[in-house]
Amino acid sequence: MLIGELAERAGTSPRTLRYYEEHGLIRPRRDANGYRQYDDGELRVVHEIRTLLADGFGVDDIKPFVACLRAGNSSGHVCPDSADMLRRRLAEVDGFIDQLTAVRERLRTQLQEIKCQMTH
Amino acid sequence: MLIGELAERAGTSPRTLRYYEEHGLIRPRRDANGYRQYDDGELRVVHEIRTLLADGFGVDDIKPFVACLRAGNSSGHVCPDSADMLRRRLAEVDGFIDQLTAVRERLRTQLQEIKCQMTH
DNA sequence: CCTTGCCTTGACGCCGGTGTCAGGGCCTAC
DNA sequence: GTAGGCCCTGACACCGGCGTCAAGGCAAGG
Repeated sequence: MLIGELAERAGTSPRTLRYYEEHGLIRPRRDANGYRQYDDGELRVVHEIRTLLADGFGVDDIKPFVACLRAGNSSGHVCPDSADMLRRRLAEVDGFIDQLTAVRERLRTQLQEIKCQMTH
Repeated sequence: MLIGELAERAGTSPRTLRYYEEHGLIRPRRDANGYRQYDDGELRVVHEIRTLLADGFGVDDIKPFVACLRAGNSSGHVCPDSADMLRRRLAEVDGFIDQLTAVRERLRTQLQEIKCQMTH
């Protein structure tokens, strides 16, 4: 499978797949003409990568998950390294939610103040 | 008051104040030698700007608040334009919280799956 | 006069995942 | 032969609130 086909099947672009490769997440073989050649299993890997990115991980955080998948595990998050990353990211997300919640409270308070001023 | 003094009193840097000016949020007078000259009221304005930035507004969203303050209002968010911005940002923040909450649920679920696998 | 310390403008760097353009090769169909 | 569609590498653009460096002016004190 060439890069264009994998990109389309994964719902992304060749540029993106080359970027993942550049960061050590994929290692396709090369045809005699230099074209990247992917086998079907890589589709699964790309999906895993995209899911993790959507969950806010950085490309460099994702390596353990890919390694875990390649090691033959049914999912990429069952290995210790992956679990560590999951816990770290969970803590980070909790922090962000707390911050945003505080912001939300401030905004609601300010809007409430406006309403009060209008009635007086 | 020169830029260095205002910066220190506001807990920020001259570079930052010049950046705000560049985006139309502050308009200091100029001394004969070209130095920016601020009067005491600007400290209040800068504090307002920094609070709004901390709440996630962009510099270009902040103009209405500053205009509202300069118009003589006791706070920058009582004017209609400011209130609109507050409502927009509140909706945006709600959206972000929803997204992050969804991410958190996925992470927790995955961590839970790992625990289950370990006991079996 | 010279140093020190403030001020001035202008411009590049950061971060990260991707779009996009440039310049060029391979392969197939006509 | 040539047109079109895929592939290659390399590199700049984006966004946004600054940090930071460069190169230079002004003022005051020794």
